[in-house]
Amino acid sequence: MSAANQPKRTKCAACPLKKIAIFREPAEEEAAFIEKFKEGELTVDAGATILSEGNHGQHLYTVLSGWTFRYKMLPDGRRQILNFAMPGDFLGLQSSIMAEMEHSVEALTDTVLCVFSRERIWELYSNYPSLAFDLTWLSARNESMLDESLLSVGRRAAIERIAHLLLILFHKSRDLDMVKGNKLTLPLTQLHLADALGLSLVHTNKTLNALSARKLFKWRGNAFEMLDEEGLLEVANAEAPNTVPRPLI
Amino acid sequence: MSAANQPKRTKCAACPLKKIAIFREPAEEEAAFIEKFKEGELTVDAGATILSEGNHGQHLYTVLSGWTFRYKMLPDGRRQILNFAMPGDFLGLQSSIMAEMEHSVEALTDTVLCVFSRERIWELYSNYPSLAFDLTWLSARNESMLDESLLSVGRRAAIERIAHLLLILFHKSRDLDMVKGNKLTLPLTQLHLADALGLSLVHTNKTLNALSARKLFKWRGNAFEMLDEEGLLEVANAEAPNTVPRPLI
DNA sequence: CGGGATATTGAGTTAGTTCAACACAGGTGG
DNA sequence: CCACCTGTGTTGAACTAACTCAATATCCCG
Repeated sequence: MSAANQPKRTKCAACPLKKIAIFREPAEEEAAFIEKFKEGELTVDAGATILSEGNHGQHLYTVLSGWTFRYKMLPDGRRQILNFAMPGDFLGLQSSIMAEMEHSVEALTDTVLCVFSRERIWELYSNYPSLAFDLTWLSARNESMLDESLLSVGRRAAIERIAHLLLILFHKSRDLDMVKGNKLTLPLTQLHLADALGLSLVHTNKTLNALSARKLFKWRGNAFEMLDEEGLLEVANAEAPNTVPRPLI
Repeated sequence: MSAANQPKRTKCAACPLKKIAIFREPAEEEAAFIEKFKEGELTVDAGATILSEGNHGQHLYTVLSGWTFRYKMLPDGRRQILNFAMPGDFLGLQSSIMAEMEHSVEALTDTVLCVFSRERIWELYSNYPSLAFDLTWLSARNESMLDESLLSVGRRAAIERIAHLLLILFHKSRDLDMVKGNKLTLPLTQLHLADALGLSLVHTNKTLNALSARKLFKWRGNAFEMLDEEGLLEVANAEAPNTVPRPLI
């Protein structure tokens, strides 16, 4: 990791994530606790490893800005990306709650993380039940996203998987207010897509180009533009474009 | 669902799960709350649907005895089994915490569930932080199992996936004290395996037989016997049987 | 004994893989 | 400013793991 600990900067009261609709406004007392709970900020460069498998993480993180991803590897090097974490997502909850990390986390872009004290998590549970509830809620939501990925990787064809993942990333970005006029910065490589979807790089490339050819989106470098969200959704759900309602029996 | 609500039977103080090493003994006060929190028991027949996607579950369940599985389906009928839930596992936490269920749950065997009040979950968070913590812990543990499945389905070959899943089921059963002398009742069909692993039924059958032929386990009907746990682990991790350490460069 | 669910087997097909070039862009050092 | 290098994207060809289809066998239950 090429980054160093730095003095705390952003006051929680001025957290930029507050502006976003999907986050609830904490009560005053809660906010004060969060402020105390927060130990500082960590800035990491794109490509850096934030957490790694087997480590006993000493900290709990929250993404303040930037993109990261969680992944697991097999001994021979095959990699599976578990999900992409964006601002507001937790990292390392597992190592705080359980014994040790069972996956690694890497930064996709330069990223700023809020660092929280692992020991104090108990204090949170004892004194701030609403925050504790939020933690469980986040955890349940994560689970739900994993369910969705598992369905995709297990049962969707390559073209459906890609369409589906692009939609998820698009929606997530939109919720975070990162989409301007259907355009968005997607700091992913085709290899990342492939590893998230359980596909080979080559086939991901070909399938991606097949989708592009249908004018569902444009994606050059980091610049992604959604052209036909409806159409992409149809591909994701394997619906034929103009399906005649099938006979009832 | 072919079952009906029934008067509460098992006292939490006499919960059969207590005997098992992996469960912690709750404090007296906690136990009393759990007892109040529990609304009753629900008995369902094998094959019955316990929860279904889209429902606003009114309850939260815990498996007291029996096997169940969570799954999702695509519009055209493809099914992905997300995981198998066994005694001690929670069901429907998602619908209590979030708005509605995003997956379904079906009983694999006749199953007894403890039914908990969804409304009281807030009371739990407010007054029993240690129990709230346990809930988050369980949720994090689930997530970790899903990570593992995603890795398997996304990156392991069919034979590795099967070996890996059988090992997981074996270990989980052993932890629950359901294995006697390497033998265990596995109430699964090959179709369940296939749907859990993202494979076709036919290929699952062939691969399973290939594994059997290596004398790693015996599996006829519901009766599973582990013959060579080490060997199965090697297959799961794609290690060649007698690998010569590879040259350092 | 009959019927439904499950398991097995063979044969042909295909979606996705691997291998191997090659193209292109940005970034660095001389 | 050029030459080079590395990471990323693209393409074609050959291959194969896994799929589908279809038939048959086996088991269990009433």
